[in-house]
Amino acid sequence: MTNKELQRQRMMEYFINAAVEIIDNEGVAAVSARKVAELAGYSYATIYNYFRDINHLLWHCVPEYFNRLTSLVRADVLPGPTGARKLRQACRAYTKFFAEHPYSFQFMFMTDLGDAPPEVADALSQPLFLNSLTTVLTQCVAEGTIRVEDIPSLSILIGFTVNGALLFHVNRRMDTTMEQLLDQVDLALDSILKGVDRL
Amino acid sequence: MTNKELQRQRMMEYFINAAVEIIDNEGVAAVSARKVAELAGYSYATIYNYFRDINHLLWHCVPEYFNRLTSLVRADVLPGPTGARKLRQACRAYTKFFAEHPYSFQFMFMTDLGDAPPEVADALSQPLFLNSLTTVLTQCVAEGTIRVEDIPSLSILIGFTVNGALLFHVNRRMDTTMEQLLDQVDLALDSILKGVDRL
DNA sequence: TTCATGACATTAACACTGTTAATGTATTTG
DNA sequence: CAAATACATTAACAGTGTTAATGTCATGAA
Repeated sequence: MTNKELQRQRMMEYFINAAVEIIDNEGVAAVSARKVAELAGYSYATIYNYFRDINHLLWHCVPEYFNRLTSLVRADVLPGPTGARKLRQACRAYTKFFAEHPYSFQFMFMTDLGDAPPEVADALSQPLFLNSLTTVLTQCVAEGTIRVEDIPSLSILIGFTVNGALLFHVNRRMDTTMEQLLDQVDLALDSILKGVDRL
Repeated sequence: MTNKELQRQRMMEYFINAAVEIIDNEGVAAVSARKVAELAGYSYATIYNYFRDINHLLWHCVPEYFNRLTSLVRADVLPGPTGARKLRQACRAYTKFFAEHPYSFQFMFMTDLGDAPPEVADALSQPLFLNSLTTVLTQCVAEGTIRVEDIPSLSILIGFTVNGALLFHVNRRMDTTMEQLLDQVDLALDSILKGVDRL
């Protein structure tokens, strides 16, 4: 019955949206079955009719944050300048976004959610953090600022670097303001781009 | 009374060692006041005579892992080869260590422990992950493979990169075996060293 | 030496957590 | 209309961090 499926989908979304709201405002540590259920307007046990457990629900929240990320890059970066400047701006936008929304970073990358359930793993193209980067990098290739064969290693290197920086910043293992963080990412990007032909 | 202080120090270590044992074997998520206290041979409430809360106790576990790290680098890297090879080996050892002890990485870098209490923050020289790196990098300077003015940016870049890679690997946000992870770190290091004078 | 004060270990309790079993209530099917 | 199924809810269990109250012991002073 396709009607059943639609209703089921809707119910799941009520819980997912509630969980996302809590993650946004209080962080993933504040997500509890009771709180999610109350926000969604149902009893806590109802969640278990739609999700195996809380981690299963949380995994279903990931695509929402993934979508926010891609739309951010699309809006802020693609209409911007060209070449290395665009790459720098993309990294800056990415870094700034997560520095301003540490709960989002904490949830997406610092939370142990166990293995991804197949229906989520399928929806999320595997490398997860690389997609936005390769989008910008292929643009750079089209403009001749980098070579196409450098895309894989560059995207990995930049992805690791930016998210590594955010890890230490968000986690307060490094005592930096947001400005200092952005500067450090810029500096790291300088070192990286020095190795590529000519910026 | 210095005797009191000694006894107090000892009590704290009993709890710290118990917590470390749990972190090693089951991960930081499995640490609970009851379990720590039982392992230490005391009641759970006794912990609160020595630590503000569980995070306070956990912060006091960090130096132990920090020491393991420095002794690892000292043992594996310093007596090794020279120059860029040594740098590569240091990163490899660091990466391999955490890939083999994901609970340690999870605890040190992926766990939100709030702000560090002053007595721990003082003991841990600030940047935390940079120390081992700068040790190796200054050696590289002595051997003429890199310039001294490149140390700050290089150590930051390499630190971000390696820990970023580990973040995605440990967190299963990237589907890699340990060999693939080590290869990716090697690849990233290649790109980085391409930008520095001549390896 | 005796007594009182303090330090500190423990038990009991509170409000929370994830999860499951049992119960109740609709809605759909025969 | 009756039976069966789906599903939302309540109750309960074992666990959590944390605090207050209680008990116990050792150290100081008179």
